[in-house]
Amino acid sequence: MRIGELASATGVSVRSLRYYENQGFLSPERSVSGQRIYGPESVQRVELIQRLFDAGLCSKAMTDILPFIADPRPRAAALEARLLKERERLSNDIAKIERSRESLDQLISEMGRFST
Amino acid sequence: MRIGELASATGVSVRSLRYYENQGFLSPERSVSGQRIYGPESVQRVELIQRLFDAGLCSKAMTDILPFIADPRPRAAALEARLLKERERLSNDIAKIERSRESLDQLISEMGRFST
DNA sequence: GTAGGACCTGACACCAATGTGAGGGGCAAG
DNA sequence: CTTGCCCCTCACATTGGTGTCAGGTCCTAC
Repeated sequence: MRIGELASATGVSVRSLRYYENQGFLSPERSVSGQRIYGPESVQRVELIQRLFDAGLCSKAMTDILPFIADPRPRAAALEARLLKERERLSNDIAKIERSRESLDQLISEMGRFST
Repeated sequence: MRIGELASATGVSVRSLRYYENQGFLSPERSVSGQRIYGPESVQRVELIQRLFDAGLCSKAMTDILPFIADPRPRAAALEARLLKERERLSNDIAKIERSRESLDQLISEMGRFST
């Protein structure tokens, strides 16, 4: 499978597939002329990558996490810990925006008293 | 008051004060030699700008909003509408991250079934 | 007048994933 | 062999507030 076919099979842009390779998430074979050749398992792989992006992980986090996935069981605890750390980051992000929203509510309630 | 003094009075960096001017949030006088000269009301002004940043507004939004603040009353309704729009944006941001967190929870609960 | 600190402008760095374009090679069907 | 589409690499743009240089100028105290 060449890159365009994988792109349409997964809905991910060709550009992004090349980026994933650059980040080390995919390692396709190359044809003699240098074209990327992907096996059928790459579809699942790309879908997993997409799920991780949807889950709010950045490339850097995925670099940590992807090697653990599909490894034998002993790593499961470390993997879960890493994912929980990401979960905590998301919760912190939410809390931060909630604080911003409270600040904004305060400003709205003060309206009419500005004089600067 | 020169820029360094305003910076220490407000806790905002000199770099940021110059940026605020560039964005049109502040319009200090200039001395003959070109140095920025701020009046004492600038302290309040900078504090308001900081409050808006804390409230999660971006410079672009503040460009819309600042001219209304300190204007006579008739604009109050438009100003409030604008701030409520920003509030909605924050709520949307929160919802988006919450969805990411749910995706992550789903992934965590699936752990052990990965094979790619 | 000189030292040293405060100030000036302009510009690059950061973070992250993706879009986009240039310039060129590969491949299959007619 | 040509046409046309797919692929290749390299590289710049995007977003935004701030940090941080570099290379100069200004101001104040001595």
